[in-house]
Amino acid sequence: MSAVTIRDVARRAAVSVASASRALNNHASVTPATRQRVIEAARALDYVPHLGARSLSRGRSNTIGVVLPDLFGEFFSEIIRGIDRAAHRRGLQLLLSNMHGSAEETELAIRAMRGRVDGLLVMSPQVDAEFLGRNLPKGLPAIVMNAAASDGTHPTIAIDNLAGAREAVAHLVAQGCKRIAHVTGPQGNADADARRAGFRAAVTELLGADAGIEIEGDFSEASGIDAAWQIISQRPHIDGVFAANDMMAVACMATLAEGGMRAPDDVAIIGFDGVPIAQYVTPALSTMALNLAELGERALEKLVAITESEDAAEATTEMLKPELVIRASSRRHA
Amino acid sequence: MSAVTIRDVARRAAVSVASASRALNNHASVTPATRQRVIEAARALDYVPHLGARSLSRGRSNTIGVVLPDLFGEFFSEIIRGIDRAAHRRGLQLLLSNMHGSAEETELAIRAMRGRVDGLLVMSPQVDAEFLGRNLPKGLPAIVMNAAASDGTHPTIAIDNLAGAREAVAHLVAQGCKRIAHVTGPQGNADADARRAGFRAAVTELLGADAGIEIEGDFSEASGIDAAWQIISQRPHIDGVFAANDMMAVACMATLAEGGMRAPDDVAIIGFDGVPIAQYVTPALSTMALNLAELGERALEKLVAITESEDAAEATTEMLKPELVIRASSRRHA
DNA sequence: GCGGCGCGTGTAACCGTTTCCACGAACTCT
DNA sequence: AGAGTTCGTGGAAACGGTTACACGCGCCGC
Repeated sequence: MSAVTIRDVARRAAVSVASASRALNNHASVTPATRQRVIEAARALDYVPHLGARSLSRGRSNTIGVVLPDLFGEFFSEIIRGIDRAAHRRGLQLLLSNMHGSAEETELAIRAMRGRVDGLLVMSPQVDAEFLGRNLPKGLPAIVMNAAASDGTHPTIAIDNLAGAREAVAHLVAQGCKRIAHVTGPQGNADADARRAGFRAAVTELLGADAGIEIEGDFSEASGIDAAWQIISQRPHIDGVFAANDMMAVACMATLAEGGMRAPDDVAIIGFDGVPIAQYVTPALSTMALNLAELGERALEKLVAITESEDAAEATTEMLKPELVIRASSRRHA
Repeated sequence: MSAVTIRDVARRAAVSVASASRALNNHASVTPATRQRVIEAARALDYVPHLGARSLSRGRSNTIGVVLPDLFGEFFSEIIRGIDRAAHRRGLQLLLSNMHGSAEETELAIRAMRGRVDGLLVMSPQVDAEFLGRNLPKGLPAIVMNAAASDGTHPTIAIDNLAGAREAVAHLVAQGCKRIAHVTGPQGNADADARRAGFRAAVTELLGADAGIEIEGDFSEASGIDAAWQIISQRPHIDGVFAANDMMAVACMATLAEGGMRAPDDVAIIGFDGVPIAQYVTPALSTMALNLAELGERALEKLVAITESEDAAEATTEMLKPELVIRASSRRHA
């Protein structure tokens, strides 16, 4: 067994546990000689401090909890990477939890964090902020990432889907598109809804309300294919497609080509998310790129900020703006 | 503030903390009446147990630590997903840590787990098992994933890179390739080295030693591009490429096409890893697919097994075999 | 030469749980 | 009816650290 405690170290160094603790944490006021003895004893016994005990007594764990809806694909790995980068910089550990879809699980996951973490990063496209307010152990600072809407009780950091969608449409219009289809994400998904709203607003403003049509999708490859066939059958012809994510855009573009509509000349196509694969399809896919690592990084920084200064806990909302990346799929030669 | 402890609950229910604890953990022998009172008190106060304290007292945290070399891309997100799936099934939490490359950091990461986790999953392509044996707090069960080699002190689960590489080469040869390039991973990385060794062995065996050339890469997109230009300039012409991972394969393939070498007719290409993006590039990329989620899942199961039965701690080695997935990039029409 | 101060150290309380053990009351069994 | 068992409960000791406080000591300044 392990079980070499600070008490063992203290005994071997012939000091009290208090002094041992002080020496190891290079606290003020321990004689160099004492410190030396303690450190040697610790090394000799191969002492590793028990961090659970430490955080109990210090009242702080140097760990932050991360609750994500799913752990699938690059979307989440990028976010985690960003969080980790910032956490590592500050010497924090990450306790990861996956609410497997259901709200019940989310509640469980959040409660399971109590007493293990100093703060929480929660991402919940399908759970509203009110729910969190009800379930967060009081006194646990939390940042809500990309929630449906802030209810003003928790700081939030989100993707500016609305602005992104508008920019995507504006780009298509600038390329000369007159009749634009939007392949939507699933209804009820916060990101999808915001992108749809942005699409509507931009089309109405730039081309007039009847220049845009919406085709229901659900972010999946399959729904991108379905959408393509619907687009092909539209009259008058569609000359621009804005898909709510890259996955659908890629599948849609491939299927449109099969049906004789080639990007970018017959139809200009743009996606959303900026997944790496977008640049390897032919033609390379234009997209509204999200810097998800940055999202994670900023979320963690914000969390640290509110844990450190009690006062700055107002529920501000920060927005991460997608960046327009123009590639071949929407670049008109004319 | 938070700070509603079990003591508060006990006071409100007019029982001792001992009884409160028993009631909440539905332990044996508490009167239904008492239990009821305690539970009501807990709900009224919105009590959430402090898991840090619990694990200190129970000597068990229901958490397992995961130490990974990097958190980049789908490779790791898949592993984490597998680990999470198994952990979730068993009601375990995940403490994630990233050794940012250096051995020093690895040591730190591992020590930082002491007293917070019941077991460790360590993946360390650049660190050998001996290192782990030295740094693991004693008594902490651990599984080594994909290490350079087992020193027999810790159970291991690894990818069968050697067999995978041989199969990839054999496939290229079967497609008629006579002169094959291997874009390698970084030297010193265990996976990369094993794949290189497999390449050499297979080429020598099937075509003769001088039919293969090696081009240094480092698993990155950029190095895939560099490799492509080198391949283009090779004389006699290369007609088969085995890249040590999919990322390089994809980038390499795209660049080769720019340089006039098209897959699969001019050059057959196969990657390694089986990342999802491989099937969406054009032409779709053949690959030696790894079921990384399964790797993670099995690693966790194995860890649980050894934590539960002290005796079964012999250092067995399990291998995960890559699966050949043939797609357009290496399928010769002839 | 004596009071006060600063410094290093030790004692003990504490963090929030769980759990061992003792204790009384209410049973059952002769 | 008295002795032996349950059975529910409470007190208190863990778990492994940190830290407030007290204490003894040598030093300084008057």
